[in-house]
Amino acid sequence: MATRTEAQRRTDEKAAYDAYLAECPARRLLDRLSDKWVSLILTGLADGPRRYSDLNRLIAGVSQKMLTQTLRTMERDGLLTRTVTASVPVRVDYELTPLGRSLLPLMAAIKEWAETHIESVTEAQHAYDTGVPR
Amino acid sequence: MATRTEAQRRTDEKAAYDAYLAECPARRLLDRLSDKWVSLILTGLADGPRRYSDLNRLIAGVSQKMLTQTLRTMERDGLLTRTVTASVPVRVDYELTPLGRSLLPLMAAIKEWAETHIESVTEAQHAYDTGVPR
DNA sequence: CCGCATCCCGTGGGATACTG
DNA sequence: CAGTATCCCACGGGATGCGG
Repeated sequence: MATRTEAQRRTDEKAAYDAYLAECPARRLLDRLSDKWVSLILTGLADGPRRYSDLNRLIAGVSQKMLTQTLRTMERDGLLTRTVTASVPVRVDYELTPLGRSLLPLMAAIKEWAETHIESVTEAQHAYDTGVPR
Repeated sequence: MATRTEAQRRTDEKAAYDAYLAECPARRLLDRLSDKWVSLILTGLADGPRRYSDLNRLIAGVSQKMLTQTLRTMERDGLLTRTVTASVPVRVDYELTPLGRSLLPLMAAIKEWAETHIESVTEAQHAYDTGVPR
């Protein structure tokens, strides 16, 4: 497996994993990436490590349960690392792994798309709600 | 220094709509885009219009309720159009709008990332579950 | 064939209280 | 500070049946 080129390896993987299939591991991964908080956590860690409470403050509206839960899932998926500093009080830092960092620009692009196209979307909604005449 | 640069304009837009704020319309849009089925529907419509039943077959595991519901939300958001052909039996086609089409490459990139990096993720999970020694 | 309406259950996820 | 542990409700979402 070490002798194949990177391009060949990626082609093989694409053929083997199809997110359209319900049972495919890639579909389950896509579902996890589609989580409400993943994009915000990922982009929040763009500029380097952040403490738990720091993330909690940054991402308004997230409960500590969901923040912890999502961070754990992302850690398990290898997207970020969790570092505990045994001081008083305890300090926990989260930092993107190279894997997580490779996903960052994609998620950041989605987040930015939402921020820059929200006005078009709002207009479309209004047209739809007021019974758009054909 | 009279006219704003592109970078400045984007900064302004970012300031106006911030997905980190819970109440911001951009956050709500991002939440909708993070829906489990949006990326699959969007990429499924990449090559042109598709019929409802066609999408239903393509996207394995989606219930007709969720498919219809998600399609309606995306239609309302202006991401796609719904065209009913009054024949027997009825024919309904969905097609991306220019707005939806502008989002397509971003979502396709996420889907592809999932398909090409699933093996790394699976390895990370295994390492995590077996109590990774450091 | 398309998809709306209804029913209903599982669970996602919030609020609160407690620990190291 | 950074969680874990409970409780509990709302709603996501599946199954079924009907209507255009």
